[in-house]
Amino acid sequence: MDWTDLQHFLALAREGTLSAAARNLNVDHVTVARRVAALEASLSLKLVDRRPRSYELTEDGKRIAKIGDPMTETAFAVERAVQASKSGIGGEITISAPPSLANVLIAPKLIRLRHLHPGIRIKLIGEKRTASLNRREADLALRLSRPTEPGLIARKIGYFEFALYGSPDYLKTTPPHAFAFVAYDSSMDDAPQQRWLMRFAASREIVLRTNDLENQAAAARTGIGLAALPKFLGEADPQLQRHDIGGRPVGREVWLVVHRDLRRAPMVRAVAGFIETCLA
Amino acid sequence: MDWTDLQHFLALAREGTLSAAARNLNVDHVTVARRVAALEASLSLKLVDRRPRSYELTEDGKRIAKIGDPMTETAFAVERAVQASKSGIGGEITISAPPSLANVLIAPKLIRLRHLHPGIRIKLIGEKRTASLNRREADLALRLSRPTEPGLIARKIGYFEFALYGSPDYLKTTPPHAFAFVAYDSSMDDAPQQRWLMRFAASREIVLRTNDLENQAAAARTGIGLAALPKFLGEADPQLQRHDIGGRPVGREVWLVVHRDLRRAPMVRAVAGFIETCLA
DNA sequence: GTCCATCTGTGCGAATTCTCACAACGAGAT
DNA sequence: ATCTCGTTGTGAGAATTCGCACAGATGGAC
Repeated sequence: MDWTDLQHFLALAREGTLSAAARNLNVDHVTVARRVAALEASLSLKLVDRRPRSYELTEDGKRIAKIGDPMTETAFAVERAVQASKSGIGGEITISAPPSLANVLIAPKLIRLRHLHPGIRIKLIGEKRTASLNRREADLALRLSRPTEPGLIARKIGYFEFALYGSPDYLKTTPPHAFAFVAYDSSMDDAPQQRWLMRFAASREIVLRTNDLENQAAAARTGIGLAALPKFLGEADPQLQRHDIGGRPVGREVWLVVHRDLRRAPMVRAVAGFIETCLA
Repeated sequence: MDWTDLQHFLALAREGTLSAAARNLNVDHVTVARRVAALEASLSLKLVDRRPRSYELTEDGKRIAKIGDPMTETAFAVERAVQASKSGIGGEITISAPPSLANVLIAPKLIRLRHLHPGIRIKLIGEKRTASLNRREADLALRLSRPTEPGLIARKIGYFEFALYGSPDYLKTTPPHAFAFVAYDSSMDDAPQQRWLMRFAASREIVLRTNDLENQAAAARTGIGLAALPKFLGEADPQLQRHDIGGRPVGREVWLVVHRDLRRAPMVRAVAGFIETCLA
C-alpha cells in the first residue's frame, strides 16, 4: 500500500472535496483524484462514490478513513519533532495572531527580530480563524483567551483595554443620546468587547457591522459613529478621539500559545521571547 | 512532508540496513537511499550517518523514528480493515503454518478449498519463524502454542502426539541401549518434544541435529537412528516404524490464530472453517 | 436569464522516479 | 589465500507521475 495514496485519500475524507483536499496538500486536484483511484485499485476496494459534482465516501471508505486518521496526527507529530530538533536558529517559523495585533504590535517590530537572528524567516498569519497548532499550521500563536486544546502550552503575556472612539468632529457635534455605533457582526456577539459595546449602545442604532477591526476604525474615522477599539489602536491615531464612559472598562488578555512538542526548540524560544518584549 | 519518504525512513530505522528495508518494502535499495535523502532534504535535518558499510541513525533520526513508528502500525491496521471489508469470497489470503503441518495436513487438501471457493487465491507460508499477524504477514496462522500477542484471537483446533520412529531394519538389528537419535538443533531445546526426546535418549548419542523435521524423517528412514516425529507423519510412512516407549506421550496443541480485526471477514471465516475440518 | 464561483474530468508534454546492471568493499567461511 | 554473501554507491534508460490548460456541469447571486 502506497502511503502517499493513503495520505491523499485521508485528506479527501477530511476535506470533503477533491479541490479542498488538493489545496490542503498543495497539489493539483487531478493528482488527488488519481491517487485515490490508485489506492482503490491497489486495495481492490471501492472507497468513494463518484457523483457528478462530488466525491462521496462509501461505508468502507468511511471506516478506512476513520482507522487511518491517526496517521495524519502522527505525521504532524513528526513535523513538530523535526522543528523541535533543529538546534540552530534559522529557517522558517510561522506565527498566527489576530489581525489587529499582528499589524500593530508584531509586524512593525519584526525588523528587529531579523536583526537579532539573520537566519530566520518569519511567516506571519493575521487571521481571525485560529490556526491549529496541532496541525502545525503555525508554530506560535497569539490568542485572546486561554486555549483549551490538549497539548498546548499558553502563557499570559499581555492585556489591553478597549475604549470607544469616534472622529473628533463627530464627538463635538453629536450629543450622546444620538450616538450611532459600529460593531462586529453577530458571529462575534459572544466576545466581551462586543457585549460591552452592545450594553452601552442599548437602544441606540448600530449603523455598521463588520468583521474587520480595521474597517471599524476606518468607519469611525469618517464620522459615522463610535467603535469599540483597542486603545493601542485608537490612541495612536490622530483622526480618532476617545470618548470615555463610566463603569468597568473591558479588556482582553493576550496569550502566547505554543505546542508542547515545540516548547524547547531554540528558535521557538527565541521568537517567543521576542514577542513578549513586543507586548511588554 | 512526503509520507512515502517517511515510510522508507521508518523501514530503514526498523530494519537497520538499506537492503533489508528495501526487501521489506519490495523496492530497490537505491530507492530507499534516495527517499531517505529526500526526506532529510525536505526537513533540513540530518537523520542518518552514512558510514562506509552501513547507515546509522543520528540522535535526531532515532527520535523521529520513534515518534513516527505508530504510523506503520496504523498503516497495518488499515490493511487489516481493508481485508475485513471485503465482502465476497475472493482474492488472496495468506496462511502461515509450521512446515510439517503445512505440507502434510493443509497443502494436500487445498484443492478442496479451491473447489468450494473458486475465486480464492491461497498463499501458504510454511515457515518456522512465526509470521506476524499484526503486520499482516499472514491472515491466518497455525501455531503450536497459544500466542500471547495482544489483538490476536486463538482457538485450539487440534492436538497431535509424537512418537519415536526409525527404519524397520534399524529397529530389528539395534538393541535399545545402542540407539542413536536424531534431534532438533539446540535452538529448539525448549520445545516439549525435544525435551521428551532428550530425556529418553539420556546418555545415548545424538548423531544428527537438524532444524527441519523433514530432514529428521529422511535421516530416520535411512537407518541412522530414531527421531521424534508427529504420528501423522510417521504412521503414514511405510519406511518408518514406531518404537513405543513407556511413560506419558508428548504432544502439541494446534492453535488457529487470527487477528481480531479480521475475525469477521467472510473469506477469513471460510478459510478458518476449512482448516478446522483439515485437522478434525 | 446571465454571470460567477466551484467542482470534477480529459489529454498532453515535461519532469521526476524507479529499476537495472555494474562496481567497490568488507566480513566470515572454507 | 580465496570465495561467497551482503552491503552501499553510480550511471543510464525506461516507466511513471505530475501539473497545466481546457471543458463540462451545477448552484447561487443579481
